[in-house]
Amino acid sequence: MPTLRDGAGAPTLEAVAALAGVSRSTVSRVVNTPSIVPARVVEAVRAAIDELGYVPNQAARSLASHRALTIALIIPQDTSRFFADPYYSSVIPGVTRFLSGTDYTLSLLIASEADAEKTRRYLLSGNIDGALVLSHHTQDKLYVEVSHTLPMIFAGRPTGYDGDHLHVFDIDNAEAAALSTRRLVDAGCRRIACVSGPQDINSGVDRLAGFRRVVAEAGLDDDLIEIADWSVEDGAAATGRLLERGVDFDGLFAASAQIATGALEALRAHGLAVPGDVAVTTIDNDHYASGANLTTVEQPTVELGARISEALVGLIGGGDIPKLTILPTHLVERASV
Amino acid sequence: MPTLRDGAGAPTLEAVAALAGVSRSTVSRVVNTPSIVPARVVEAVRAAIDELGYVPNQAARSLASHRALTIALIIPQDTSRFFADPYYSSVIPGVTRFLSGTDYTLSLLIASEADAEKTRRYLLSGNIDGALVLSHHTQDKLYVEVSHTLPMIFAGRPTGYDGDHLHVFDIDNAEAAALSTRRLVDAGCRRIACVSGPQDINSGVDRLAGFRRVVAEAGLDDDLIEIADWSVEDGAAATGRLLERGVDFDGLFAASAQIATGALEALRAHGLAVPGDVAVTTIDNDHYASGANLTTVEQPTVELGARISEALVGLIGGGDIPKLTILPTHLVERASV
DNA sequence: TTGTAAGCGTTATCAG
DNA sequence: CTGATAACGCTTACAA
Repeated sequence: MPTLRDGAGAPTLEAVAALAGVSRSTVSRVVNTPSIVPARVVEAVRAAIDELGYVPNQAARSLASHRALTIALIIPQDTSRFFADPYYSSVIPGVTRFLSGTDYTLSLLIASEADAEKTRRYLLSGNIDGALVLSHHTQDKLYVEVSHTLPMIFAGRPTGYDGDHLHVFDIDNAEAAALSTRRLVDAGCRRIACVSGPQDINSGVDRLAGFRRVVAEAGLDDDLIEIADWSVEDGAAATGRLLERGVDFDGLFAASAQIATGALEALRAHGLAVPGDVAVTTIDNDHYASGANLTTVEQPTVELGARISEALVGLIGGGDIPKLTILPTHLVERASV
Repeated sequence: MPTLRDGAGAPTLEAVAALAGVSRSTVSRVVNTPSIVPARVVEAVRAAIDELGYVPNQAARSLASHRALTIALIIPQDTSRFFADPYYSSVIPGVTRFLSGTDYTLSLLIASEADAEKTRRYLLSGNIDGALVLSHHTQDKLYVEVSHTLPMIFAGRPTGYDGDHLHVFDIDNAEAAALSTRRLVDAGCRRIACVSGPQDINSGVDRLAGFRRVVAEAGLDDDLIEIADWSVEDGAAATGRLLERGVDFDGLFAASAQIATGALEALRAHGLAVPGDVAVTTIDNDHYASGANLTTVEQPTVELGARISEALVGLIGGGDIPKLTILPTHLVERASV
């Protein structure tokens, strides 16, 4: 069942060669490495290409050259959440921005948790030259395994992985949390609570550790901790649990801006003023943070997208890429402290 | 410059054939149409496939079969906006959900406005079997042109296009606006203003027309109209201009939920209560609408994503797809009226 | 600098 | 039902 456009019979390299009066090899050279062909020939061939509207067949190219000129961005099953999350919707533009300056195309791979084998097959089908994995806990094992045979870059250290053969880009989550928490200590908070992220994912664990470290260093208690998934709703719920304990606290570190947004709702619903009664800091400088006017720690998401794609293209080209790259974060002052 | 995994030398169909003691043709049949091969043979071949970890090379397949098993979703240059917009982040999951039940893969094509030729080449490179175009005004001409040679489905009628050879899925924008506006009339509003969407895109034009029609039918004036792009910010600004005119109005139709959200801000900043002083209705049932508790018109975005991808796959398969499909909309009552 | 020819890994046609 | 064998459209040594 041929694709419709075959009806027209797309012009081939052969046709161009005939029209230009050269061999197919020459046309191929003009297309791929014009610099090694005399200018007049390049011109003639290009004229023929334009006249015929010739477009190289990518399948044939891949087959012959072993390069697909495509990289995959692996995204989790639950795409609705994925696209709505500011983190991803900020990393992806970074990726596409970098790629637009290259010959590479981005392919979105929806990883069906139900069918890991389908994902694996796609990754190894030669359809793509490499893959970008944005941290999400499911199936990380599969990717770690595939990374032995396919160039891959991980944004965020895969859950449960502590080897060193992977190429990982990440922020220092513990340090980001420390930065955020320290802001509360510096503001004079003496009783600091925390709504942490999930503990089955590295960023969640590390941020909590960073919080604990700073609180301990300041000689304060760290018993006011609740866990939430990263969402606004759960952030509000977790903060509600914190409030139910009946312990007064004057500072709150929320592990993400969405959690913080939920926390603000809960605090205010409880009649507490921010920052008057409770100072709040968090991590992520996205529209949640700016919308709620939160003092936060910014991670360079767009740059991350650009860096990981650049690294992947480098890796595919046989370049030497550091195993671990830590991107810088910095505090952004707003009005929640 | 070969892809790294070539080092390992991925197992080929040939290798499987040898191991299973059959010909390559038979292996191919087992992979593609197992039903026409005796069960015992299928088993033997599958065993060999598993043993070798064989994965068919997609480039070779495409080349021989003229099918890429990939469809493209064309998205505009400005990806940051794209991913943040609830419309797209809702349509895409619909697309991926449908595709996950098929053998097709989704490829995100970032259309660089700067280089339409690059886009065109990609579309015609044989890399993809068809394309989905989500309405956005730029470059629509290119797509209309390409649609002569490549199966394409348009979500939203392309700007400036009024022929009938395209396959278009859309809602009845005029009717949606009419529905929304009529709710205001029914609520007893006697002076209804409108913050319309851009007039260089069909949905913007049609929604404004729908508004005008209902207002006229009700015998009311339609002189209180301002134009905004679809954003919250511009919605607020346009509403500000409306207020500056000094004319009292008791109803406001905003052409999108984002515009409506901005309108609410402006109205409240002006000391007006919604719905007390001004009743507001809009279109889009996304998180803006629910967040601001807006009475609105819902369009089935997720279903749209599923329907257009289903249609495209059908079209690629030579199926007969209606030229125009209108999806239903309905009013969702909340507290802004 | 250019052309020849041998693949690249499948699918598809056609006998057997 | 199965197996040769010829494409598919391009890249790439290797020659010339």
